[in-house]
Amino acid sequence: MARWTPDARRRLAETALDLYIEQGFEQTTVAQIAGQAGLTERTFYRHFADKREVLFARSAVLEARMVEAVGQAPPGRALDLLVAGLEAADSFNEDSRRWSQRRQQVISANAPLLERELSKLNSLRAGFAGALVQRGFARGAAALAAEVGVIVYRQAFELWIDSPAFMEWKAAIRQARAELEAVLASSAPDAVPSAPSS
Amino acid sequence: MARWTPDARRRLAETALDLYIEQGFEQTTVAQIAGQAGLTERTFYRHFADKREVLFARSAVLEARMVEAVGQAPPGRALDLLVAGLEAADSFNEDSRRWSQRRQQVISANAPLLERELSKLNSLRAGFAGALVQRGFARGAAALAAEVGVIVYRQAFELWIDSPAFMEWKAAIRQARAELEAVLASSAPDAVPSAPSS
Amino acid sequence: MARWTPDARRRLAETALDLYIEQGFEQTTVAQIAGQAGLTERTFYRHFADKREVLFARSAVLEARMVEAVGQAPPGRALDLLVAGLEAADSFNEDSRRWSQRRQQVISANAPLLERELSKLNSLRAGFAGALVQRGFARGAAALAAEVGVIVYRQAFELWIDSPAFMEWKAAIRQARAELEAVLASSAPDAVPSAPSS
Amino acid sequence: MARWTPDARRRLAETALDLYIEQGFEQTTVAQIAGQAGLTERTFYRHFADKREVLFARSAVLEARMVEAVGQAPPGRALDLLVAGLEAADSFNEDSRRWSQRRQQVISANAPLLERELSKLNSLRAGFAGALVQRGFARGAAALAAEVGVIVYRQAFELWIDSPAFMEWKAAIRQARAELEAVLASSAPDAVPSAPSS
DNA sequence: ACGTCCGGGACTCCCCGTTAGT
DNA sequence: ACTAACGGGGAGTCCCGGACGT
Repeated sequence: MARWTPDARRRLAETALDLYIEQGFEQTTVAQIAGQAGLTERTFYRHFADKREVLFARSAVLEARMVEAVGQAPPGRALDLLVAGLEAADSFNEDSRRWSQRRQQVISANAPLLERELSKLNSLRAGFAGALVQRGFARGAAALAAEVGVIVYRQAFELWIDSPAFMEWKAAIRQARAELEAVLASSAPDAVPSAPSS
Repeated sequence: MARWTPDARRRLAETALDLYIEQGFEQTTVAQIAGQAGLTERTFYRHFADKREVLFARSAVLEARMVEAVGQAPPGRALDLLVAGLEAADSFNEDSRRWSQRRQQVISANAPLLERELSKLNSLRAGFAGALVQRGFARGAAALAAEVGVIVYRQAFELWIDSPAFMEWKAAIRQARAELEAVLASSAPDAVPSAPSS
Repeated sequence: MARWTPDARRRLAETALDLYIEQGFEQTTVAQIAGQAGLTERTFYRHFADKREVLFARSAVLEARMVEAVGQAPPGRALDLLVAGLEAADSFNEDSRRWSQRRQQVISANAPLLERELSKLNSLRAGFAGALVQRGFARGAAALAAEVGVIVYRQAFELWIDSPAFMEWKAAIRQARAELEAVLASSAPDAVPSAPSS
Repeated sequence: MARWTPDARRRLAETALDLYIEQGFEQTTVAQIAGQAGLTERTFYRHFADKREVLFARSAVLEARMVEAVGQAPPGRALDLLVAGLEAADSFNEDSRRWSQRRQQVISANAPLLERELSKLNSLRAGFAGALVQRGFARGAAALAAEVGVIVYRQAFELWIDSPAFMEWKAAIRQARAELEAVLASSAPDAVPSAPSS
């Protein structure tokens, strides 16, 4: 028999998300999270670097996996390698989708969390760029492609989360890429762009 | 005669930057900054929302100006409007360039400051997208164009800061845009992309 | 033409009460109150000593009036003088009743406000005691009678606030006094006091 | 061997009282108290909720003990139960008496501390009332008796503190009760109450 | 009577260190 | 390896008041 239930980490993450949704991120104290999870504040910080990271620890794992996959993708154009990388993030089932929805809801509503999310995406971007350079692409082209890759990721994730029925992760990526290319192709505005409607 | 020298705000910003460079961002306390500027901690927070914002307050003004300029640019393609907006940020002289260099040096070295910078760029992106929608562009196209516009801004700023001789802001924008288009045109990797080295 | 609308004080008090009810006393900042009243934080403090006092300034006036009335009441027993004093507080109409109800609701829900209310009642008690001493009562008897007088006041106020239909202030006092005397008369417990029902 | 001397709490309380007496309550900062006790401000707030509570933490313990004792007193009239409760507060020796004297001296001289004391007495009153209801008394009678019980407590405490020689706590209670009953019996004023001397 | 600028302290919270126990 | 208990130090928000100008 264990003295402590061993999934302290998971309990903390779930309690945190619950509380962030219930009463807002800023109004929730670490002491509250820990208390409600039956742990001590100090323990929270042993598992998570800070109050925000509790919502992002999962994504750090995903990022590593994606960057790794870019390095091992079959040869092709930069964006093809990146898409291969994005597909490697497919650990998504219906449960994780629900969790992601709730998580996204909280993040969107709180500036400090948004900052952290942008930071994570930036880290992903840097990872992609580095991987492409490893694969022989010029630094400049790699950087740009990485930017595009992240945009595809963001768009795919949004599609996957918002779609009414459950969606395959690969399908989401395909659709995101298609949308992006469509927009890039048509550079002309839809409407007459001269009249600013105040 | 005033009781206080009136440029408390500027003094705080300069002192902060000095200290951040001298001893690092995290090692510098707000009390130190205020003390060295001849003010109190309380006053620092009256001028800046937090310890990071002291480096970004200027950019909030720039952002507003750029977004405004996009709204009033002559008709054209989305990217043309955005470039017109970017050009409106031209309050750059040699002094502000030196300040920006030192500022960028500090930001690059500190995760919390990087986060804040990304957040500001994201805000600029949102502002651009909104302005384009006002000008009659479809939401999706506007969003994408805004992403591109921010990339141009970032690249132009980097060029402007790093160029050995002083560079006109408009020239920096032109060059950034040209580089971006060049990369977008050539989607093929420079080198043989098949051999993952390492 | 006046430069400022002259009822700043009233506006502050009403805005404060509104906000205290809407979002809680502690969550309301003085800056908010002042801003919403179209004034400055500094101005708030020119009218009210602190954030709590805005709910109690009225009662200070009442207290003075009641103590004064005790000093000028016709001869009689201590409690008779006090009741005469209490009756002098009759500036109560239906409007002030509604205000009092809302006010009481906020006070009951916030420890710092409860403290202030107790303090005000204590001040009334001291005032009563002093007035009775002036009228020739021994210090000990005066102190005790003052305690009783305050209890009657509290009870009468509660009756007046809670009664479904509007109630005359004097009637509330009469009833409060009657209730108190009834309880004082029957010193025996209603039920068998030996069985602690856990 | 411990890293810290373990009685941080006591040291803080004593230092605080010393400083409050020496230089006044308002003039004393928490930083001072902590510093003089060899601790930091942060630690002060770990032990005491606020700057006032450092003088009242002891009484919270007493209150709990007294209320508890009322619940377990032998059957009798309401006031008898309460007196049994009051007697349970007897942890009083000459040392604690001196401490109480100094403490009372500070409290009496400072409005914020007086407020807090009234609040504590009010809490005791509520506790007594609740305990009496548990014991089978009607709510109204219980509330009134509780008021009387608190008056006895206050009076007893005053006697105990002010008496030139050390006094048994139980004796103080007896005397307080006797005084109160004497006053209640004689409702007539000592002197001719008709002449208001202004 | 009000606005503006600023000082200073109370208080909460984040995040991190150490020690001892299990 | 994980926990609890105690403490440090800084960020940040708010209350309140002082000085000066209109």
